[in-house]
Formats: sequence, structure tokens, C-alpha cells
Amino acid sequence: MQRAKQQSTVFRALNEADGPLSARELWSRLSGTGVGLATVYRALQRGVEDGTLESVEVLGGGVRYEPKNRGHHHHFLCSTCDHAFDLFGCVEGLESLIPAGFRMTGHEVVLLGTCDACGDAA
Amino acid sequence: MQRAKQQSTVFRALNEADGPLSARELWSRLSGTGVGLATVYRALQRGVEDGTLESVEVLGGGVRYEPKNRGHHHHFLCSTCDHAFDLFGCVEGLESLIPAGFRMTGHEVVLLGTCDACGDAA
DNA sequence: CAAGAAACGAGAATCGATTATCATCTCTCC
DNA sequence: GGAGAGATGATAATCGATTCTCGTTTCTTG
Repeated sequence: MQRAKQQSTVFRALNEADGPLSARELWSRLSGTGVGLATVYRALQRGVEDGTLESVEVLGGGVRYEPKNRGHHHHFLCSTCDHAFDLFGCVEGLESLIPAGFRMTGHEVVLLGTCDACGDAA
Repeated sequence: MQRAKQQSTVFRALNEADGPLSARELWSRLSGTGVGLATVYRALQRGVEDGTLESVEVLGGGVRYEPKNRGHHHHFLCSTCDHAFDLFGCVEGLESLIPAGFRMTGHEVVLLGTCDACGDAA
């Protein structure tokens, strides 16, 4: 087991993911590498401080993290495996929903359903 | 202080709200009525079982509850006061975001910004 | 009014997520 | 090779949210 390189192992796993991962989710993907949960949290915290990572809250799964260089996008949450996938593209017409006097600075869209793998299995 | 009527006090407060409320938020609106936090949780739990309430997760504020008779709608989350407001209307074009093989069963939209009151104060 | 059932409030207990602690290990720079 | 700094893993501690427990109170029914 290498030391002092564990955090980069964490970052690599996050970069290879197809969506934001929670600390636990990330940790379970690192089983076998000997990386401890505390190190995962330390890496995530550092990444956010550095500005290389971003914490996002999708739904029901607590906070998840993903690289900050993925641009504006949204997520698809599989209700079976509870994994969040990145989506590309956005939606129009959000402004029409805003009540008078409110100022919008951002938006989040989450699509729910079953992913490819879970749909096949069903 | 009346007893055995506390739960209806909880339901009334929730019906009068302009958006979903968390247990704490609801409880703080009932300060002065003598209603305990446990009773708020009991009422919420019962309401969800009855089907009269629905639990929703907006963002960052944990679970919130609202009456189930409000139809399909979304929410606006004020980043200053952290209160969630009901919005009316919906958006189009969500289907185009779904990857091949995925099946969509629902969606959530949250607009972020500052509400009327907090915008005025700023 | 009396008895039993259900609801109540306060605070203890629990639960999951995150953070802090600490002894050990590894890397860097002599 | 050695010293010091920083990183690491295991685990304890913390924190907030929610649920549970218990003695008390209120409601219902007669």
C-alpha cells in the first residue's frame, strides 16, 4: 500500500465516475486500495477548498462530489441503485415560474427513474 | 393548553404555509402553542401514512412536508432565509436530456435565489 | 364522576454522517 | 541514513435529525 498518494487515488476515482459520488460511494469504489474513509473525507474537503471539486446535493443521498470542470449540467437519479448520473443539456422557460419580487440566481433539475443497468435487470 | 388537538394545530400550520416546511421550521411556527417537537414529528408521520401529507426534499434543508393536494409543482429555495416556496407551472423538454436506455418516472426542479422579503432587505 | 385508551411534552436514546484524535508510516531534504 | 513535515488508517467523538420512553393529561363512553 502506498502512502501520500491516497488522495490522488481518490481524485482519480472521482474523475472516472459518470456522476457525482457520495463519500461512502466513493469509499466503496476504493475498497481494495486500503484507503480509509477519513482520507476520502480529507481529500474531498481539500478538493472543495482547492476549487477542483464541487459538492452537489442531488436528492435523498446526502452530499455528493464531482469535479468542477464539467460545466453546467444536471443529474439523473436512479431510484433502484440510488446512483446519480450526469446529464448534458439544460431546460428553457424557468424564468416564467418565478414569482414577482423574487430573484433567481440558479436552478437545479433532477430527473428520476431507472438507469440502463437497473432497467435491464427488472 | 389544549390536548388531543395539537396534531390538528400542526396540520393547520402546514396548510397555511406557502411552501413545504421542515419539522423544525414547523415547530418554530408553533412556538407559543405549547406543541412539542415530538408531537410535530408524530403528526407528520401520521399525515404521510394517511396520505394527506407528502414529504419532499428540496435541497440542503433535509426533509420538508406539505399537503398532498397541491398538485404538480416545484419549489423556489431562498438562499438567504432558507425557506422553500411553492411555484406553479412546470417546464418542457426534460425528455431530451435522458440518455438511451434510461426510463424517466419523474422530475424535480428547484430554483435558487432570494425571495421577495430577503431581496428587499438586502 | 370513573375507567380505559389515546395523545402529550420533555428529555433520553439512537442513528448516520462527518470530523477529530493519535500513533504510525512515508516522503523530502539534507 | 536521519530528522522533520505531512499523510494515513482506525477509531473515538461530535453533531443534527429523528425516534423512543415514560409519567402525566385529556378525551370518550357510560
